[in-house]
Amino acid sequence: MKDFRREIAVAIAAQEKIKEVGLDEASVYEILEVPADEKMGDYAFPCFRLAKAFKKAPNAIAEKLAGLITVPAAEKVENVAAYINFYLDRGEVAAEVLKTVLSEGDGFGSSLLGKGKTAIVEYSSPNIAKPFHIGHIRSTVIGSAIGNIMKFLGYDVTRINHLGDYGTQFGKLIVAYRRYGSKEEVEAEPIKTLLKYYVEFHKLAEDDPTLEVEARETFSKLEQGAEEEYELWKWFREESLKEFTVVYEMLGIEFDSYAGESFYSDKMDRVIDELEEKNLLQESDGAMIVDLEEYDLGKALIKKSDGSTLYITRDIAAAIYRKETYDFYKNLYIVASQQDLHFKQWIKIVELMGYDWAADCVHIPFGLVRLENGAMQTRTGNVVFLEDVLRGAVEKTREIIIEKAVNTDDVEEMSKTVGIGAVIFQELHNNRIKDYTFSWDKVLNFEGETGPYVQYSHARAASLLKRASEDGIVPSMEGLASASKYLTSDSSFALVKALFNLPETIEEAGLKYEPSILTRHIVDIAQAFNGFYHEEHIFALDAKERDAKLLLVKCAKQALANSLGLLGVGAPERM
RNA sequence: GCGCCAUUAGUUCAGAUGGAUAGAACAUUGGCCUCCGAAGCCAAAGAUCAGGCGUUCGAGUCGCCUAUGGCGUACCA
Repeated sequence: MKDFRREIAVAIAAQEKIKEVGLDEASVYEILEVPADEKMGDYAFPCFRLAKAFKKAPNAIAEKLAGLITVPAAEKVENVAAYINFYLDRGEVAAEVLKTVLSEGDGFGSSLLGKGKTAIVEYSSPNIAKPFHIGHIRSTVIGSAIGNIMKFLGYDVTRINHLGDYGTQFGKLIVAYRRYGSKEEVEAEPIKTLLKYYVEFHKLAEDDPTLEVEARETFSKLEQGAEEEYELWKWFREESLKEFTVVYEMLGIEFDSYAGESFYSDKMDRVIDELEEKNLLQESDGAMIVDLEEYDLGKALIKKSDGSTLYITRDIAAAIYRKETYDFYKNLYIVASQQDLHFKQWIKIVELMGYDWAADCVHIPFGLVRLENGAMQTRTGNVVFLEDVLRGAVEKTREIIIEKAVNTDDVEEMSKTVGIGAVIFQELHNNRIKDYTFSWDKVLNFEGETGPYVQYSHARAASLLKRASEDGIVPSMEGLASASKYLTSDSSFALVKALFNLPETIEEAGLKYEPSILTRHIVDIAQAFNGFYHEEHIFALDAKERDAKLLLVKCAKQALANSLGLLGVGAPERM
């Protein structure tokens, strides 16, 4: 897409006065901003910082310069107070957008930014043997979206589900299973049953502290490769994974690797040896630690006094393994903000080990999900299961479809697309760092800035195009420049600009690892589209005007479909 | 105690590298389906940007202090 901002920067930088002050094109480009109010134009050049160099008031400078600058793509250059405002030629921008979107199609918004670079995205990473609750949706959906966006930006993306499939908890499960477990029960409802064992274990352990000791010993055996323990562990893992797969399929989430914590069990000694070699390891109360006090990061526990390892050791081993296996450019971890310290600690340790790629390991934190009656706690039953939320949203959608008598031959499919899309969209709508309180009312609200709203806009665009094709109308791409003169009204131009801004928005969302930036822009596009739709009569009498508008509709549909796809939300043709 | 994060309309949130009258959505109120989909559109009302001090020509945005809430603070993950 043509860079109009660049064109303006070039024109400004060409001014003798600007050169004299030492401003080059690049810095002018940076100074240029988008006015808060679109009535002020499309780009603005504030003159405040020129005041000193010119020894004149900013207003006077702006007034003087505005008269001198001409930009080919701008139909108006105007001075208001200390600003020079540039108004782009609407027809030209429209032509540019139509041309780009129509020719790039499904690739519209993509780039080659990450070409040749590998990005690892670790997300979801649930604990085996515990149910997926609404809190788990965050890492899963945010991570998946970041993966999609990075891929679209040209990165070679590897998605890893770092399963929590190791640790003392498995010692507990094995102990519990041996005491009162049954094979049939586990096979029938793996997660529910394993959770029950886990809860019961904790109840019993309150009266009998030796159970905890037994559990730790059992895990220690597992870690050392005891066959019986290993078989049980493997079975628990497989059964749990089967159930997770159900949720992943509902969400349309995929992974390239399920190498969880256990995968690194045989790579731990090497880490510990290396830490020792590099004189980073110290003994403390019978345990092995790395002292990070001088970096205000406390002490990192590497090995427990009983000799078993902790997840920090596994994370270090995993990072080294990934560097060697994938030679990543970025190694991203979509993990709750609660683990800030943990990440700071191990990344610091990797740095101290002398690996300069430590800086490429990035923790991407997100806030936690609370329930209206307090924190979520699986053990006490104060929990909302993800699967229930997804099914609830699908059910609600089904009711709406029936109520509205939507014309469809597959109510089930449509309910899934819209219902699950609503949940995902809502999850990606806010800044990831914010904590939020789960509310049924909110996820089941399909009006306003929601997934269904955007999907509805997409379906509406689809239906316009369907009608056109049924009427035998094939809008031609020829004469775009002249056709685009029909796309200069306020509402048309607002839509054109929203589409124009999509590629850079995707890039920003990718560079900041913040899908919500894209989500919000999708809403902007949908709002602009709906405004355009209501303001303009698409099937105009004039064939050229009609065709130009239909092409814009097609572009809007394409942009919505592409960007919804990045979020992992479906774009239905009808709803 | 110490550290990290958050605090913007009744509610949930946006606010790009500091810049021109702080934006949406939900909820509320009032309009719009004998023209293309009302899961839509238009409009009204609603904000001392937690409080204070400071830096700056200019602060919701940067710095310091205070308050409130959350998270973390070695043998869980």
